[in-house]
Amino acid sequence: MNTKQTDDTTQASADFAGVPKLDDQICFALYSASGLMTRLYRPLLEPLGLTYPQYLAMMALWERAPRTVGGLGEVLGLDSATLTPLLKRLEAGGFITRRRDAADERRVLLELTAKGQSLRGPAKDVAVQILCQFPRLSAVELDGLHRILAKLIAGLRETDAKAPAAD
Amino acid sequence: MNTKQTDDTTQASADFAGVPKLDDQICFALYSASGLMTRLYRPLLEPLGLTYPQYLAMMALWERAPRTVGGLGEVLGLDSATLTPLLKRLEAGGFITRRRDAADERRVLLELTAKGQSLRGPAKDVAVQILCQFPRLSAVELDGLHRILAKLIAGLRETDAKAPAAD
DNA sequence: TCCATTTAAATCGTGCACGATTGTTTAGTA
DNA sequence: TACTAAACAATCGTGCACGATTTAAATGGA
Repeated sequence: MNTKQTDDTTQASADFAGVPKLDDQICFALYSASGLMTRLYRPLLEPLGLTYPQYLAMMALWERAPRTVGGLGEVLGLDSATLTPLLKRLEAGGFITRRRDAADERRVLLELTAKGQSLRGPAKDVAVQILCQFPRLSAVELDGLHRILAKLIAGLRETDAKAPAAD
Repeated sequence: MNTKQTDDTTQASADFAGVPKLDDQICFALYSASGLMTRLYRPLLEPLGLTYPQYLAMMALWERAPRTVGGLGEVLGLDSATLTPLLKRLEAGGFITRRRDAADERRVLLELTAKGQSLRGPAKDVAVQILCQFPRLSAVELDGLHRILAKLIAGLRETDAKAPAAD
């Protein structure tokens, strides 16, 4: 309760009052960067008929198929409540098929259609376009960013896995 | 069509075929990290009656008020279509007030209520809690992450500003 | 064999995000 | 002054995200 003994006398930086804002900045930076990235992809993915999350799902399937809804969710960090409607839209768009696994009727198997397969090429071009439009960060910076993000995500996943299943 | 002259000889890593996936990984990493951060905040913000985007809006108002909807949107990188309903919820929750600017009836001024002000303390504790649960990244890594993200965001904002207003 | 438990996906309700449009108000200009 | 253009917020429709719940199938004992 007495965590705020930095009673407003912290006028050192003039615009934040004793609050450890640095971490918030990082969280907000992640939030902002994520949103801006999605915005960067939007116009490139629109001609393909995909949103960014749909593009992620397709990438996962291009890497490996068939997959179950749960398996895909684990890779993307999303649950069935998010994925089921998204996958139905991909199915409606003719990119994938969804069918119950005969061996285990609880599972739903996701498969690429020919149309879904054919999007691999254009998707490569999208990646190239993104690279072109990418802000001028050096290879070292990009690498460092990627490395630290991986570490951060690993840590966050760990924390996340502990919280829900308290018991 | 012939943009893929990296003709599949990239079997170095065995599981990606000529696609420049590195950048995608970074985009996906940003997407994942952002989502995981939000999840980390959720249980801490819930007792306060705030979501993470609402918390961001409140932070902006704690730093400076009154603000217009547009002004807040510029800071957060969101438009009125997102903010208006969010702000109405904050108003319904008794955290802020919204009123037309008498000097310019187009603007809507956002002000903190006493209740909104009183949340500053608990919000500090949230920031502390986040820091505690934060994955074990060294201060150097956190700093590097923050610095590169800032650079990335600046670049993305620049690109973003150019795209919509073509012509 | 039967039944409780677990697992998998779907569903529901709420909230965020954004492109496009609409309705006002203000500013600019002939 | 009148009339167009710009600025600002709100609204609408679509899609993502998630907690909580529901339904159905598989599993593991007693």
